[in-house]
Amino acid sequence: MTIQQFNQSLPILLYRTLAAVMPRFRRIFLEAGLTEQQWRVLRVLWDRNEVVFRELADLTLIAPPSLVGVIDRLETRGLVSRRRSTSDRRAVDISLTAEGRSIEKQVMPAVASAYADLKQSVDPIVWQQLLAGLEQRTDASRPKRR
Amino acid sequence: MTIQQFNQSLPILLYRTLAAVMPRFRRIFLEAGLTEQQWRVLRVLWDRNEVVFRELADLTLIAPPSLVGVIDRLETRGLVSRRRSTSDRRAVDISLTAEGRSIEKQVMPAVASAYADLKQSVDPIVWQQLLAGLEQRTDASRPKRR
DNA sequence: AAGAAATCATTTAGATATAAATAATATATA
DNA sequence: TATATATTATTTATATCTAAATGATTTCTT
Repeated sequence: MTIQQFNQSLPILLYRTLAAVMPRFRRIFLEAGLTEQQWRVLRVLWDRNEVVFRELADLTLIAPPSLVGVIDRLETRGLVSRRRSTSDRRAVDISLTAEGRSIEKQVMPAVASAYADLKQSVDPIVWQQLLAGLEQRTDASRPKRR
Repeated sequence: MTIQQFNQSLPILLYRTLAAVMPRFRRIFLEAGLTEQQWRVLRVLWDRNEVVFRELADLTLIAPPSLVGVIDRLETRGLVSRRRSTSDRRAVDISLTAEGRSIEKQVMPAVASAYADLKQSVDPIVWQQLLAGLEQRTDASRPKRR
């Protein structure tokens, strides 16, 4: 195996693509005082309003130990709130506060615009193949949850 | 924008693919007492033997501030060594020690086998399109270095 | 129903990521 | 040549990641 093969391995290509794509988004988040992970959490809550901790971890792809801290900081800033689930006393419901909701308008336009630019910079056919390939790859080997 | 769109956005798909693919590799690294980043550094050095710090950061996709720590730990374990460059006294050459080289035989077979399995689990055409799409995406928006 | 096994959020410990700054050195410019 | 600018590795501060463990609950088994 040579360096070329290493550079063209799937993991390295994935990391490289993220490194090429994410900085622009992170700058937008930063201007809103958000981290990338905080944004992912809010992004889900803007659509769902209230989500169980465990599901939030799955949807945001943030592992539970990390998500604890992310939620801590969002809660401290008054953007989300925790509440023990009534049906399952182990579970914790995470919900959006009014202030948390208000941020959407301040961030989403810039993010949507950046995403449109990104999409436009790639040949539509390649884009479709890329997304489809990633989805298939994901479905094939994602660890199932019981 | 709905949750579906979020789940099908390029960044989320990239993260999800990594989350699906990497755990198996990390288990292999862990058994060899290596982290993923330490492996990436060694992976490059096995092929190059000696690399300037800056280039190592580029090749491994590890940002300099993180790479400092990664090298620190590899150096402490006697797997690599630092040396000030003679031509540019700001630069630092990183090179492999005999012990660092000896690890290759203990790790590469398992990694190669895992990678072969991964490749085999995907339709070859999709695989090719995926890699090609990622490469194009990468080249298009990677920040250039002077 | 009682005990075993699983799940949930959390904590811990260590390593890494990100953004910003620094000192030392090198290069470019006037 | 003196000065401004750029680059290099590093440090700092804060946030996150990974792996392993925990106590509290719930579910499964018998």
